[in-house]
Amino acid sequence: MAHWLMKSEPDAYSIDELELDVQEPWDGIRNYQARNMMRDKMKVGDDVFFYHSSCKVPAVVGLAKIASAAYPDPTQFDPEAKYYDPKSSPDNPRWMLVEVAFVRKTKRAITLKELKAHPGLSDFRLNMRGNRLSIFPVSKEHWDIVLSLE
DNA sequence: GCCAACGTTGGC
DNA sequence: GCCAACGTTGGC
Repeated sequence: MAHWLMKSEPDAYSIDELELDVQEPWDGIRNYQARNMMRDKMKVGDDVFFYHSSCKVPAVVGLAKIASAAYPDPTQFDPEAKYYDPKSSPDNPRWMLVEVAFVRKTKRAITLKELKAHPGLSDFRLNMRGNRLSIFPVSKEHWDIVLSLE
């Protein structure tokens, strides 16, 4: 069972919205590395940290699970959609998504500041310079450390 | 709002 | 295939 971190801007989609929706297609990913991980590596039942990015207090705010295999992101075919990709077509889709299910909120927000301060997380991807990938794997070791801060 | 990091695009 | 220009991400 693998572990992941998925970023979302809370203004766009927050952990509270996922709690209400229960399960949601993670659409709008337009990065090949992130797509490949969703398509090739993610399995139903994998654990996910839900992370709020580009906001006042960047932090891990909840837990989720991968709830579907990867399938084509329908927003790429919709000319009205923000994530429309005219170079993609249904017979040859370029972008994939997985569905994500709410598990629980963390007891409190585990802030980026705290994560950066933890000696055991010096090589945690979130703490690395120029980390822009919105989805990445988390080792079991890092997973447990982050949760221990809860 | 600034800026560093990094991905993508397109001309050559 | 190189690389400059440009766009986006995301912390601060």
